[in-house]
Amino acid sequence: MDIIQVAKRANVSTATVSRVLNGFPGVREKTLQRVRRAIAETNYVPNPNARGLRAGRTRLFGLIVSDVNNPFFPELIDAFEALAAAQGIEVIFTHTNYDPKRLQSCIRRMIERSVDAIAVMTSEVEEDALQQAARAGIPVVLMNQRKLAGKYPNVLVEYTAGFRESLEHLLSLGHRDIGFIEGPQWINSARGRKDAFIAALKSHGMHVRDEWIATGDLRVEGGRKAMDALLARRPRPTAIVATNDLMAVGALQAAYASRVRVPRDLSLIGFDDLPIAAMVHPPLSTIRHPRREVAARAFELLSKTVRGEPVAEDAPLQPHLVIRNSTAPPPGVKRR
Amino acid sequence: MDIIQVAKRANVSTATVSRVLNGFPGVREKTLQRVRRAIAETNYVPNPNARGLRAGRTRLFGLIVSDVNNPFFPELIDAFEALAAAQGIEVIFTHTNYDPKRLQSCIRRMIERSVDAIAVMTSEVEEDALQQAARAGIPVVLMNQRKLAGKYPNVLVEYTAGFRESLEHLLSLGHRDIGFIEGPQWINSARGRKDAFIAALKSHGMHVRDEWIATGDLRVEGGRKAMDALLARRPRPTAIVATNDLMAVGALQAAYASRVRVPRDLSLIGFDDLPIAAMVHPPLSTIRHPRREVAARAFELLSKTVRGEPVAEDAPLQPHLVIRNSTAPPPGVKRR
DNA sequence: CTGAAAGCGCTTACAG
DNA sequence: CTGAAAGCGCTTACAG
Repeated sequence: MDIIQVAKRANVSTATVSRVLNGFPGVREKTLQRVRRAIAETNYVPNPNARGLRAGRTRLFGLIVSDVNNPFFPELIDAFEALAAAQGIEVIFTHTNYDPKRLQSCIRRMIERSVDAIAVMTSEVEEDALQQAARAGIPVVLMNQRKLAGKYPNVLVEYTAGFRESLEHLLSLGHRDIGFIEGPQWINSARGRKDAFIAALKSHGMHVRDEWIATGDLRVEGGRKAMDALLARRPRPTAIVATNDLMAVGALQAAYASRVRVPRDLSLIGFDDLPIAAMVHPPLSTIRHPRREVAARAFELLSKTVRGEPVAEDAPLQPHLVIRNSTAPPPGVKRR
Repeated sequence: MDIIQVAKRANVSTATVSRVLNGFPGVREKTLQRVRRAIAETNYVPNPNARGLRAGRTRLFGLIVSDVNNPFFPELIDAFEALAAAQGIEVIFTHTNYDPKRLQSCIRRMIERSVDAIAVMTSEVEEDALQQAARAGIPVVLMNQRKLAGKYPNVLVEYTAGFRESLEHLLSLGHRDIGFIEGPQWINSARGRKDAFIAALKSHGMHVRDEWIATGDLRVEGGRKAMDALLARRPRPTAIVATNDLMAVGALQAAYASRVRVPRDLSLIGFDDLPIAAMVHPPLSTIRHPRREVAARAFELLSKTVRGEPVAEDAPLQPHLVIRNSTAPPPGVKRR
């Protein structure tokens, strides 16, 4: 009965207090003042349950990621959460642990909580799961799901730009023999990244040597094994680009274990720019994934949709190369 | 009006449906069946806002941490969230970014959402902020806040055990000259860890050489600088224990830059067992902070309190040493 | 063991 | 520009 107290104190009806609370136009300045004062004096805070029940909006957004423990996501979560907080929106978040089936139950939980909107920032998405949300009339935004681009709003990241920059950096250092550590090709993002790398290579008229491509599981361990495989090849590449930083870190360890010095004997470039990329030795040159921008766009899009504003399709985001110390001219080539 | 549909379908009143929903005893088996079937057939999901509004309970818990970007927290968040999900409880979480003032507004936001309980898992806590929650009648649990131990329930971690294990490990390798990289002493957890280290040293009849203690900011950069300082000392310690893994990682980089080989020339032990500890080279021996257990205890305690069950004070959790490859006998001592 | 009904605290047509 | 009142979808004494 709290809005009633405020109304009494301000000598208005609860309707008027509600109008002030929600910033509706058409309240006389004097009344406005009075109500505001009453709100302040009583330290009044609207009950979100009552609001949600009545208005159908909860000011609650859902955020679904693949894995909190993957250092890729904290920044994304952080950025999304900060934006929401600034608008008085709370975020509940869950993760699928890379299991597309869990997406289904994550979304169900969010629907049960009647969130206003859901950001599905996982690397893999099953369309079935999204349909629940669609049926419940809850707007959804995805990250980099090209095959669903027509059906659901999507924040796209264009990998090609990043790989092109890496490649040009390596070429300018004098590298010609470039290997690649790919991720499992049934994973969308891994396939997309490999395609982008190969496209970059082709655009420089270079061809891809199959024996200079190794596959890893996208984790440190996989990078280590892939690097071991690559180091066993003869001839060897003089530079290696990895699909993600976690595997680049593993590759670094494998190189160290084989007494191959990075960058003196071998150059190495990662992808993502995880915090760890700057912490290993040597600090890793890597392609920065614009995940804060992804979060910002996702939030913007959802919050516009919820308010009924029109949303325009944005141009894809461009990742860029961050040069640190894991790249150098190939052995035998003088630094110019 | 949805519970009404279910009630109609089952030929009972909404009160009975509600009883079934909430698992209240005293519903005839036959009625129970009918209601359950009606719920299943209609795919009925109770509206959490209506529930919360009426019952005062929201099945929403708050979780406050210092910093999502600090790799210490994701596992804690993950564990807390999983436990909550298993009980149909949702979690909203925020972080203070180490600013005790932000704790105030974090807690306010949670109160506005009328969460049922709040876990304040930050390294620093200001009592003022907690009082809001107390006034609102919302149970709170803290992590390792010894000075507030009497007033608020607290999940304690006993640092001493971990440091004693490190020390004994180093002694058994033959080290006698042991340095320490401390954190800023105005930070509770940093002071607690240093005290614990010194206590462990004393319990072995060893004394503390002031010139073998350096201070860092708890981040990688701080560890790097502290290590540089320590490496300049003559005589030098043969082993160094760092207050946390992030600084240990920095120390490792500084050692590398000075061509001091770890562990051959110098042994190094961290604290926390962050994922990164296993990723650097050499993989870091470190004291594992039982953060999943902390989350589990915090959740247990809150959920019991909310249900009105009595809570017993648990014995402090014990961290343990994880031996990897950053420790070896001091130079000149043969491995036995 | 079950039902009728009040009421949780808001928002929102509707009326003036 | 403002108010009276219905109603969002539940839960919970109270009564039987």
